[in-house]
Amino acid sequence: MQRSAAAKPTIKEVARLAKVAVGTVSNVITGSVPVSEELQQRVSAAIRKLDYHPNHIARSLKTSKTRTLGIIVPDLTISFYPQVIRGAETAARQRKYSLIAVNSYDSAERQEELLSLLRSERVEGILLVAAAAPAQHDVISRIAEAGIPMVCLDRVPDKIPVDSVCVEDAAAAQMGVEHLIRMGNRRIAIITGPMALKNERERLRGCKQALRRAKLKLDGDMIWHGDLNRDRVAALCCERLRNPATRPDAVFSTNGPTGLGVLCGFRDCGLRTPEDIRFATFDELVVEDVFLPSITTVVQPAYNIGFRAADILLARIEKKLRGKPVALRLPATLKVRHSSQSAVELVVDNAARFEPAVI
Amino acid sequence: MQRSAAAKPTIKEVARLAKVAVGTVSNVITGSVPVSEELQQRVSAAIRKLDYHPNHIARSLKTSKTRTLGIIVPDLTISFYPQVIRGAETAARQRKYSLIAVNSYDSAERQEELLSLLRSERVEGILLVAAAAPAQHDVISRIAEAGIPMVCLDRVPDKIPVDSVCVEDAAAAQMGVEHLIRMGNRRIAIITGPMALKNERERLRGCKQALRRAKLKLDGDMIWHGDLNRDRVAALCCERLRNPATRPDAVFSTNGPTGLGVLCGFRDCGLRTPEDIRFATFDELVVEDVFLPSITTVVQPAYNIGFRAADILLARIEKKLRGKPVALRLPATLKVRHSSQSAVELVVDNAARFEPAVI
DNA sequence: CTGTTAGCGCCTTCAA
DNA sequence: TTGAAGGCGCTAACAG
Repeated sequence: MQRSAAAKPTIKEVARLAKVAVGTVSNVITGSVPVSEELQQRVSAAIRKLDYHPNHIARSLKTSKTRTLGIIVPDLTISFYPQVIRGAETAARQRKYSLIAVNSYDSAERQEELLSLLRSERVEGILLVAAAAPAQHDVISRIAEAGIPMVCLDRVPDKIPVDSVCVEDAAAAQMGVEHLIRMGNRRIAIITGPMALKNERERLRGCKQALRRAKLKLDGDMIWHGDLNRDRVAALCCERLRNPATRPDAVFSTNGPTGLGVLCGFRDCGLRTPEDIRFATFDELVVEDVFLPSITTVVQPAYNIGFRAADILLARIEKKLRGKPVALRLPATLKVRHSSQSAVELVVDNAARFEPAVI
Repeated sequence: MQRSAAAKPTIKEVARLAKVAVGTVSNVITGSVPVSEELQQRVSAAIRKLDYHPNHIARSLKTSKTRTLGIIVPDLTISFYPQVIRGAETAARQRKYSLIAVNSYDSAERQEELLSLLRSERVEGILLVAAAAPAQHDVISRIAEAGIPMVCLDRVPDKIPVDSVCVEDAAAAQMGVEHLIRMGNRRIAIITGPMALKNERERLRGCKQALRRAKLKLDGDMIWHGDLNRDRVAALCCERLRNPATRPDAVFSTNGPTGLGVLCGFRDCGLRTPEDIRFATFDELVVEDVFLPSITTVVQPAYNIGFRAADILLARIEKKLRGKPVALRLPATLKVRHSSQSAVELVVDNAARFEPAVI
């Protein structure tokens, strides 16, 4: 065991120990060329004895294949993304690819570095959740020009011909707002994330559609443009909610981080939901230090978004899919919980407190 | 632009375009050997024009350095781990290393595959959160024998001489239980995760210590051995909590996933916390479909665990740290919220509902 | 079926 | 300061 210590054994040493040629060892490992039972045994034994691990670096250099996919997400600590990654990883593993995940922290600069890194690592395809920052058209299209397959997910850039997978933003948001309307709310405020993101614009469109259909008037004062920062969103809400006379019946948030900010805002100005104000949001929330009644949410199929995106990417890589960009849109689900219900129900119905109806 | 399309440009093409030797291009890129201003310009221009990205594969093969670290965690969707990863990634980036993260899903088999994969990828060091499965001594010690630096975090294996970073398990758990005692609870049930994990055993030890100090009797019936599966834990709780005569005043859970199971258990048997039963848990929770009062938790310094672990790993890699394994233990923090308070306070004090005291 | 050999793209001597 | 050449470990093609 001592000899195998520091210096990693190479295929040559395995060959020497097994008393075969390096080619044979390679054949055993890759399985691409049949090898006699006898030699296979000898080779396997040598591999085990030396604790040999084939050098993927060298293999990749030779084959110019890395069997690796890259995924760039804004922030791993936003609970939506780990699920996406899990989906993508599963799809990749099924085809014996591995996945390397990195965070852009929504910085365009960092995103560019990461893209460059992934290209240097020679990943065979890239899954990208674009950073919420402007000016990425050329960065993205350069990837395509370099012949590296890419699929954009969740946040799909505008006007760039690229494969994409995301939720049906408009329909999902519409569903959320329609639910609030159905619960009897009339003055509904919409709070969005950065309008630079196309999906935020789509979601807002869906919200407006719901209001229009219900013949509620589209009051400009009831559309609040927030961002993804909890504290800023909380402050914004506080300010808008201060005056009881103009206060909305309900608030709908078009994404999770913003939604969390809204809840903080409610807390900060002493409003309870659903008693004082109803609430629903896009995305499940991670809540670690906010007191919460259960929150009605529009749930994205996060795992599937990741899985399907990786699936498309792999199909491109393996040339099983050719031609025009595909734009896959997956439906969302509405989980009705307490924040959107009337207060009376909540107080009376203790069972429902724990087992809210789900549509 | 067309020529740079499919086939990735190599250093040779850059050299040709810049009319210099390949060595010069390499010198410009690595910066290890000074190059005249004039040639630097020409080279940079060529790199930009060709959209050239140095091939890390080839570089690694040549230098036998990958500047890459690997981290194996049980499950990225457990909110504790993304924070750990973030910490580790930050430390790595500071030294210009990159980090590749993979999930073992607590399977010993998968963990072994991943370890093998990382070795094949020639990562220069490994951060390991050991899978909650037995028989890994040899797997782990083989890494050390191969001369690959490794740091175990969070779940530190028993009796293996390896660098490790985790929270002060016993002290942290003790703090949690002492808090419950201070809040006036006398019959306190402890529910643990798999006892195969050393940190679970340590936490249990801390809990017992707290009970002993308070001269509360250590009732075997009040120590429940659960696991990390929400449904099984919920079922276990339901069973133990059914009989009001033997029901504890409070429950302390030694980890997050188990804690979430306990909350489901409360829900399933119609118990409210803190009104009917007090509760506190190790770890912040991700709660997506459970109604929740805010939960008192023992918070681990997740980011720092990752950061410090990577720091130690890098020091080993760069030989700045030698000798015996270091065992770093970081203190936890107690976040007092509602689940551990008396019901009276909760109802009366509406402000505290939103801004609980924090010790 | 087995053994031999030529590079994959890059970095690092070393000589000029 | 610059250029030329060798080889990192592996696989794929080919010859035996």
